[in-house]
Amino acid sequence: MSDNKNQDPVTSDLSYMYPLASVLTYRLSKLQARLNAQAADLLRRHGGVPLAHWRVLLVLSSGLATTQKEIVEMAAFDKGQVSRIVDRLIEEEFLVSESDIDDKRIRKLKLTAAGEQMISRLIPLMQQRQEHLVGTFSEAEKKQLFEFLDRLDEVSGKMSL
Amino acid sequence: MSDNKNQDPVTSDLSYMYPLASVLTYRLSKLQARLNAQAADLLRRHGGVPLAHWRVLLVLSSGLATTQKEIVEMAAFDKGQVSRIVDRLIEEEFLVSESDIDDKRIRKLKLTAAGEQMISRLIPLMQQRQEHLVGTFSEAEKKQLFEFLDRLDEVSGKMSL
DNA sequence: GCGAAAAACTTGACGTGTCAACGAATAACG
DNA sequence: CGTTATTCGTTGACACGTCAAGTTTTTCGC
Repeated sequence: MSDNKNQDPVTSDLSYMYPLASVLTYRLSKLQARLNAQAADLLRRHGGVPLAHWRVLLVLSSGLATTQKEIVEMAAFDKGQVSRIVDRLIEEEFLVSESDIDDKRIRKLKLTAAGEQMISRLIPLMQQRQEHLVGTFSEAEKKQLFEFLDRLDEVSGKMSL
Repeated sequence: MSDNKNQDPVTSDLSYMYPLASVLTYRLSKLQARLNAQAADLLRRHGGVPLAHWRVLLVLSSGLATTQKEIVEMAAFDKGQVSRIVDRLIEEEFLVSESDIDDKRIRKLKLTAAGEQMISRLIPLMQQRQEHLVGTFSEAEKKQLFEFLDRLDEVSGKMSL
């Protein structure tokens, strides 16, 4: 079972029982963990908020969402998590909420000045980071990479074991 | 922050600066979440253990690790997490441990019959899953995909914002 | 040997993510 | 209307993941 040609140090160990493919999830896990750690670290070092909080703030700041439901839809976050994060952000005064006049279930969310300020301070850094990440990829490669991700998304959707 | 040329766009312009779906880290996050959910679901439905527990068992079953330290090295898991997971797996009698004779710090870990059985029952399923995942990728594409991941790994390593 | 450093593991604290049950308010419909 | 269904949000429970400080045991240097 261990007739494996392409040995790279990270994946070779498990791959004898895990044919190549399954190393994919392992690789993705690790990569993602690293990227998240980088982002979280960047945010922390620049006096920011935790990563998940940042993501919520970002969606709000884009103006594409003003309620929790919209955040959940835009970013595919969990509504429970969003609820708790919004609570925290309000405590920390990056956000204010007021209940909608027409629908008392809804919390209308708005960035405070502090919130806006933090966003506009950090956005350039995060963009730089993004650039740095995909900077080594040509346009064609980027396209291909995203196409791969799309395909994996799709396949992972319809799996019925 | 004070004098910016384009100062209001924070609320309106971001959607174009940050098309969420095209941000690589966002895509990876979502993909990874889906893949993990699939795997966890598969394990649960077939009477298995949680995903992280599975990964620990798998490394042990490969014979490439017999101690926590080795698990941590092999799979790049967190040692704290491994410690707790091993505790649970012992409680659930998938593992037994005995302290090393020469070094009392070390827990030598061994799969029980139940542990082995669960592994061998689930491995085929997990392999099927992996096959399904990369099934639509040609060899060349797989190679390319992994090369992309390598590059991202590397770039994410040396980011100094 | 003995004390300091390091190794193997433990534990606490926190953040992230998911799921399901629940409450309150609104919408739908007979 | 008033009952029922749906929607928005909250909460509890749990799994996952990371970091840092703490324990015990071994190893190293003198």
